[in-house]
Amino acid sequence: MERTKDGAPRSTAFASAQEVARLAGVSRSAVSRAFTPGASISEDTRAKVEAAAAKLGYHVNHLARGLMRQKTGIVCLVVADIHTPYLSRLLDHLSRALQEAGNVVMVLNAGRAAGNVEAALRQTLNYRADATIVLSGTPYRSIAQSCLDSGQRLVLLNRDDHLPGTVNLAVDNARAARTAATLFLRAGYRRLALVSSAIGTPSLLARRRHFLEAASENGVAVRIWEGGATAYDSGLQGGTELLAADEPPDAVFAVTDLLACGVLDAARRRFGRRVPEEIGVIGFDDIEQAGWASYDLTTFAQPVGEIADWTVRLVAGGIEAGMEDRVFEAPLVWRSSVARTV
Amino acid sequence: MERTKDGAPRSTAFASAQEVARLAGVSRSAVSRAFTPGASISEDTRAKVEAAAAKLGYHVNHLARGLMRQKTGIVCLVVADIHTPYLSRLLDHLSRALQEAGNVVMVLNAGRAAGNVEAALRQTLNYRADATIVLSGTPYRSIAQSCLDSGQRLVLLNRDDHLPGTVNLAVDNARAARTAATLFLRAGYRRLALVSSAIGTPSLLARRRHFLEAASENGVAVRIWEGGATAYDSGLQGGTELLAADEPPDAVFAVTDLLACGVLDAARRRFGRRVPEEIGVIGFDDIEQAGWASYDLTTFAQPVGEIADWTVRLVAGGIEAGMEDRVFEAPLVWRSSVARTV
DNA sequence: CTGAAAGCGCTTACAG
DNA sequence: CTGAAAGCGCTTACAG
Repeated sequence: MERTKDGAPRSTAFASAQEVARLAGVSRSAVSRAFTPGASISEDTRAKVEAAAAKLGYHVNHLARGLMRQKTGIVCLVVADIHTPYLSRLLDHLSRALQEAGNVVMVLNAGRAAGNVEAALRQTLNYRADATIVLSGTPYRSIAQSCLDSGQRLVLLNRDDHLPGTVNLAVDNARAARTAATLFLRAGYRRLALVSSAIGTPSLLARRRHFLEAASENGVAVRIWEGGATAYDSGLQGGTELLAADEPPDAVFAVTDLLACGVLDAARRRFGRRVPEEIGVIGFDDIEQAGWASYDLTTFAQPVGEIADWTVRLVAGGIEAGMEDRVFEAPLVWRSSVARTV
Repeated sequence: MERTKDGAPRSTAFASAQEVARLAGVSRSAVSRAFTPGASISEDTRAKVEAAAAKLGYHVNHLARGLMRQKTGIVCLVVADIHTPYLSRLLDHLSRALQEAGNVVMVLNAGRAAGNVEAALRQTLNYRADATIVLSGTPYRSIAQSCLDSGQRLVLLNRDDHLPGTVNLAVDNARAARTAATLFLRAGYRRLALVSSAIGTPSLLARRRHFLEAASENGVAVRIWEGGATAYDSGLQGGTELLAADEPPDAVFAVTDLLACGVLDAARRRFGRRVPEEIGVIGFDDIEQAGWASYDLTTFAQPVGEIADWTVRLVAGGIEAGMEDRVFEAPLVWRSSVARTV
């Protein structure tokens, strides 16, 4: 920070409100008002301020503004596995919606390590975020509690521990999983299987549980394969092992589209199974690849648009205002990986 | 902001350095020093401060800190199409690397509209970001110039206008495109085609130009299909139209993996072509799907890890310090969509 | 509508 | 090593 000999303002690249005021021939307060929607200021002085600001290339310093106002405008998104189709799409919608509502989004990539979450939490606090949204499925109890303690607004996506003061947004996993089972049974499949990862995310667990329940209610047993990450490779391996077994399944519900694509490739490419005639597959998420010709997977769509819109409303309106937890429908997307009911 | 009747400090959820100082029995300055690496402070007072801070749940306010220091710690990532496999992976690496280096990342989703870029620019300036990194391929001249004018550090990814004061990071598109042509020719393919989108990104244009040049140097003409977004659907359509034509190609270089997957599906599913015997396909990016069994696409890998590491170095070290533009190799990833040279 | 003034929460020379 | 003081760039009652 350099300073001229005579004590004149240092030569930053940024103009300050002070300088704008000087040039416009108004007070420092007037400049503030010109950039505060709804502030009482005459058209005349506003025009003068705007002219001076434009000339000087002035940009309100939101750091300083955040110091005085209630809001910093910052919303933190805590997320792992950003590169995943579902999460990156959600991130896309969320960040766009949040921006349109006048917020700025800070992404805290929590990775997989537990320690990173603590770091993310600290940043959230250090930058005085107005709200933080946890997208990941792993239960970040510590981060949740600390944010609440600091009076931050907290939205939890796809989690099942309902911390008081928190808003929980989820998808109707139960309904979808039951639908999957019903679809298989109605179409005549009988040797059901479920493929999941070793990751015990609340969503994944819910899908698993309800699929099993629905099958059991119909007197049908379900083979279960679980392992690895929630990724294509796991699905490929799971599908392969399932089909190599003695009584291979003729229908598998993969708890995620990524897994489903792997299962599909195992079935078709490694075992030459015809889909959906010899084996039916259903996934979850409706990622882009589910619609690709090589897969054409029947699945359930994540309502990312609705989730994003609702989140924005929560962040803007506050959770006290009668807002509550919400469960979104995940509509079935019919494609060709399951035989249709006759 | 509420204030008690007697003028005592307002009841925020956050403790201030002032309060920590009081509880620890030291000066306000001492608290600052305790949280400034390298500051001169005795072990004794540091311990006292830390104890008090822990008791009060104190977190340094980085907004206020940013006001005084040179750095805010904020790095902006301007990006469109976050949901895309390549970009989301780059975002993942970049955000993780930046965080590990002590920065916090602000994502500015620029979408496709031109106006959004202006908004992103303004945010970058409003929050006094230390640096901004432009990931998108669309030429955001305006944003680039304004950031430079405000003394911000600017890193441009995959662009070709070398604004002074800016660092440009790119991938060796020329080499890759030439390699693609060579691979096809050596393997005996003769009716070459190129599939690209209607988006005139510098990278895409470079790949196109050099592929055409290399083919032409070998006396081979190239059919060109261009249209739509840089996405699977365009590849599917392009592949379909190309193969429906009078003299269908027997080898196509798709300027992107997403396009290549579409081409592959058109060839195999719609025309029953055997890959690589009847048609060879090469893509670019090495997105995850390129490795899936249904595609098994030969392609060029984006060095996302290297790009991320280098970007961090630029942001940390400053660009004056002998840092310069850099072109990364995109190594060939051999898979089965092209016949191997005999 | 407008300006002077206090204050947000921090850092950093400046003198001990 | 340590404290008092000035200052970062803004906003917001408070009086006109």
